[in-house]
Amino acid sequence: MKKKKEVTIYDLAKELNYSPSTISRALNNHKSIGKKTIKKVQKTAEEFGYRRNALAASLRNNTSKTIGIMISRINRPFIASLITGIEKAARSANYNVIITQSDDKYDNEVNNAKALYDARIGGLIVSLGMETQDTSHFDQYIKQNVPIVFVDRVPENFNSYRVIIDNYAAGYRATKHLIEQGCKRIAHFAGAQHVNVYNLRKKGYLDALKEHGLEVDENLILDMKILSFKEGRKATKQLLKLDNPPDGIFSANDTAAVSAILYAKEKGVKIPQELAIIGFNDDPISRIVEPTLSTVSHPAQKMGEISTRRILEHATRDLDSAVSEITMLDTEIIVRNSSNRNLKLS
Amino acid sequence: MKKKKEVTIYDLAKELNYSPSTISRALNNHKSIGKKTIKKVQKTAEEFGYRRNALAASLRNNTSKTIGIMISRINRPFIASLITGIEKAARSANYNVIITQSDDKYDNEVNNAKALYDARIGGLIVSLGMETQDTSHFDQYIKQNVPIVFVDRVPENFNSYRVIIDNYAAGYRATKHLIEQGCKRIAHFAGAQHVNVYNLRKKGYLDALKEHGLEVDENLILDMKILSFKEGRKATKQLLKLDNPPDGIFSANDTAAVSAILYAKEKGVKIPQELAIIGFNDDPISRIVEPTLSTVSHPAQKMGEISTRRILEHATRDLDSAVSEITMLDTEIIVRNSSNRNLKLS
DNA sequence: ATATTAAACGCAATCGGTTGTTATCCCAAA
DNA sequence: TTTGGGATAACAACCGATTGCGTTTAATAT
Repeated sequence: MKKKKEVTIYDLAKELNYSPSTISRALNNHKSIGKKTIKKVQKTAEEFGYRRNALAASLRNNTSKTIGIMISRINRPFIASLITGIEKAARSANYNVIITQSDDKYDNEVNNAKALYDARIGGLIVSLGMETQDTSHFDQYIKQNVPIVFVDRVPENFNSYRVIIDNYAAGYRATKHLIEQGCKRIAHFAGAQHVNVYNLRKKGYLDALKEHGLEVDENLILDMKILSFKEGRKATKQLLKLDNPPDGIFSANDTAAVSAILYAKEKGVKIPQELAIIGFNDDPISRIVEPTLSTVSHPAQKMGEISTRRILEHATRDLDSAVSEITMLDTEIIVRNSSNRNLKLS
Repeated sequence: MKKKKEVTIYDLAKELNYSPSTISRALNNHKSIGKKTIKKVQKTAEEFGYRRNALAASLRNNTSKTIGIMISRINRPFIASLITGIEKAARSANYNVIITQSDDKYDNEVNNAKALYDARIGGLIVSLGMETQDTSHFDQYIKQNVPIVFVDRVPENFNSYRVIIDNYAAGYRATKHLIEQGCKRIAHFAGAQHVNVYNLRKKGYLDALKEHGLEVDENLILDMKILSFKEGRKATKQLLKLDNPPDGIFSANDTAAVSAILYAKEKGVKIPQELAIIGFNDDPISRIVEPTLSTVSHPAQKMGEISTRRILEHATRDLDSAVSEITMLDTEIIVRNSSNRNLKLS
């Protein structure tokens, strides 16, 4: 149970006959330290295998080189990519990353916000949970000037950084794509409408219909609380039972879109000839389901990188966290077999 | 840029006319502090909104209530569940979790081990990357008595906690299941053989064949470095080209199994009648592919919980980290359509 | 009433960097 | 020769909780 002691700046100070403060500044390339001194100190530090004790620094500065992440669930392809992007950018700046999951429960989100705050994180990246309407649990961060970046699912009325995709345009273009394939009655699997991303996708869908002279049929618009496999099946069933069923579906996520494909196939509906389908997210499954699913792809990893960059910048620039800056990224329509009616059958 | 000061034990001490040490002990329910004092202190702490500064405590103790996780990639269903299990157990014990990904690169793994060590994590949970053969980057943890739990992909010769599944039995039973379905020539998609889980699954496969009097044909055993979609296709192609193709495949993961299903279907091979397939992991995709994929399910989340528990226990028991304790969990064969020849066709 | 002892709490050092302020030294300008 | 100033580096306080050891008080034993 003996612990080998770590090398500290005091050890280096003794070795080199400098004071600890000089060592500290030298290691941080402080301008008030001579060039040769800096070189000498850093060389010795290397030789001694010195490792900066981040805890001590964090305690003193009351902030740490750690980025907190709050997401609903880790096991979604989009989130996984997002995290990968964050992690890469963070690690290359010598930041750590703490991930918390809310499981889309508001209470968990509040608790996680507290826990991360207590960990003195240097910045927070958040994709809101489904239940979240009130965002006051983030107020303390603003007070302490800890930067917050909201990603994807962002709040309406909170002053902070935002990194989002153009959901309206994506919804519009996805719908337009179906129209171009000849669809006349296009259904929409809409997510919870208080969540901005779903709300905007629906708006894009509606405007695309209108601008192309297609009737908006409320029976074809299904507001679903959860865009799950189960709900997707239910919704598809409901649609196919209509006297006048749709000939296209734009689903606000891939999971529900896939369930639509599977259910329609079970019922002998030809895809895409009788029913063209497009999803959202470009989950891996969209390449595996048959027919392969057309979809809209997020630049998820890039969003993670950008979010991290915002936080790092904030730290350097010494800004006030009241800044509000929106970064909007483009999406891409990926046409696969589930919506491509011009395809030669193989 | 003004920062509101946090309440510290010094504030409480002043308020209650106690010394900081008494406050500290009272908050930690130390036995040498009077009952009423403890109550009084904790009540005031509550009122004042006191929040323990974990950094200060960590600095003093040279260890933090943080669990480090090292995995290859977050975007795998098994890993995601594992993490969820870890996170839940950790959070309920007031621990934080730091996740690092190696992307199956050895160098990344070494760096992550260093970074987590610098963060003074209180325990480490590791699922080894594919490349990892040498494990000396974990030695420093042992020296400092920081508990390490290896999960799933564990090293052979490293003294520590292990939480694993019975890969041998799983491989045996999966193969036996195919035999029971009438398969005579069963192929195996084997993963990299220096990784224990793949090695054991293969052993189980081999023994099942032998014990049921089936010939082992080396042409049917494909050692694949990566059990990816692409490699799976390639392997299936190779198998179907044989003069004497297999009538069953046991794949060491679901990804490759799914690719086999898709490729075989393309080639008009009837599943499961002409080719029965079983995978490994029970990834969500196994329910979606058609026919649905039989597979072996891990208790992933439970493994995460148990791993965390090992670390927490270690902290309480004040054990030496030289302890080696193996927890082996059972798996479950899940029979779906890809291998069920007794199924009535719908 | 005195000695013994356990319970309850305080003192002060400690963990390892960071930083405002002060001190020293050297060189150039007056 | 003296003074001003820039360049370097040292001093010491500080971040907030923890803990070994010592002291006080009160209760129990003799």
